[in-house]
Amino acid sequence: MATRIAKSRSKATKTRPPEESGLNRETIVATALQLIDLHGLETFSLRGVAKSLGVYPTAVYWYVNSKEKLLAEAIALAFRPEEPPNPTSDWRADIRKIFHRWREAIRRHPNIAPAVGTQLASNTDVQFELVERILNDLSRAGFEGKPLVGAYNSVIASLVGFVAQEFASIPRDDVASFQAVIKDRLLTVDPQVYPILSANVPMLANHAFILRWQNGADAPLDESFEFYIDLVIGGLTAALAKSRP
Amino acid sequence: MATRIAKSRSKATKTRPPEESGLNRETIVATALQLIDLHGLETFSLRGVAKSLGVYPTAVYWYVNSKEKLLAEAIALAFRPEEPPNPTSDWRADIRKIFHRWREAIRRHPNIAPAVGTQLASNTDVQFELVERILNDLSRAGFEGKPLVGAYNSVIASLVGFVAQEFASIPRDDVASFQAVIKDRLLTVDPQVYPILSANVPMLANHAFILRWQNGADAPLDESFEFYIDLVIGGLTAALAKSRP
DNA sequence: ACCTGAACACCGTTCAAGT
DNA sequence: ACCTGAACACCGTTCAAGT
Repeated sequence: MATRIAKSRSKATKTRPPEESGLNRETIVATALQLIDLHGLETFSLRGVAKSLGVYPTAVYWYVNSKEKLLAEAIALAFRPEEPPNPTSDWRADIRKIFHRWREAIRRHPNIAPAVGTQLASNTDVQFELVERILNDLSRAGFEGKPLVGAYNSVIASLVGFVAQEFASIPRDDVASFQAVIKDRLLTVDPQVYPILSANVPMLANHAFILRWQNGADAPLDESFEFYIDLVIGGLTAALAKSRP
Repeated sequence: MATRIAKSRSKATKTRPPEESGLNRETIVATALQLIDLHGLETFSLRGVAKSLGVYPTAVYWYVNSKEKLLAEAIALAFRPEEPPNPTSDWRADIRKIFHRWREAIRRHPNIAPAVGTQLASNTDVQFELVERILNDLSRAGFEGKPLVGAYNSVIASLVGFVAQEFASIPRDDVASFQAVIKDRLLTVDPQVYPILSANVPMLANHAFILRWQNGADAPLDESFEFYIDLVIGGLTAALAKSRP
């Protein structure tokens, strides 16, 4: 009975910082993101994270439920510093800024691109700030009701679509042969069968989707991205004109 | 010296059909796509393909270089039946049709969605037909030079972006808890902090990206997809007006 | 040419055990 | 509460060997 009191450690545990071992959720997620940045998504593993922290693989499981969840949190971390900009009086400029900031976030962690938007799991960790800002911009533009839903989904889809593809992962091992195949296909395009493509090969080669051998990390598509933002905003403007004539 | 002539088997091998064992590249790729359709990308494995064909894993390597390449070919196969439509007199209608056909192709194989566009490897197997058709539509619209590149990249990005997200994979194991988390977050949205989101929750819930708990296989975003196509075409029209005033 | 068979260096995850 | 440790059922890929 007397030993029981000794066992109690109510106040001592409360005040004691829980950082003794150095292992915690934040450092695990941060390490995960670092490893993805260094070696890519394909070789990313929970065991690798554990090894890099000098700990048993199973220790990680005390903090995170699964590899999938850990990846989702790493993605969320990559977007964390990217606070959505405050609304101004110009909804078009605000939308434009969201596109640029999004791209900059992925530019800093290009290897996560293939997982962004294609894993619903990461939705759980998305802050509602971005959602509210986009809805705010669109309702200031004049969207409400069902058109607001359509406009919102279009903006999110556009936001994710371009950049995810721009930074799509390149085949790791046989980079040279991959590049050779693409280049060769472009050089031997039959002008009879593909007249417009063949006439524009010099302009399109390595600067257009499907027709390039490097991704956005090595060959960014800056000009096309600007064209794309203009297109989205122009499309929203046209949709507005249609809904309120 | 005499045995050398006996070794020669020029004509015999030429006429003999190579289908004896039943194993070949096409059936391997077809099996891969079937397995992805059945069980998803996450559990897709080269060993699984071999097992399902009743053959050693290493036998597959005689026909295909790697798992990555096999996946790329399976994706290409999924789009094969989808011949791009012939150009009509209306470039807008033609672009619209390309969007619809693309979505139908993914609808038939929704599990490939996360890999489409995010793996440059699959570019190697893309037929140039689609590229030429889009370039054709856009130049008939009036695009040429750099704007043609911007318009082309915008169309490809838009094409892939929406549908890839619409059919993004849902967490397999804890579906129930995933849905519960999303629903709970939506129900407890603070109207002070997220006024527009909270006012539109009934309309957005499960019908908008980030705010849904099912993907396109269970909850298709048909209306938003139509809005999206209109937006892209409206944006292209606006870009045209700007480039030739 | 085409496949078997063994082997290597990994995985994610579960479960029991220590402290 | 937090981590070790062993174990299970897998992976992709290489390399040698059979026929």
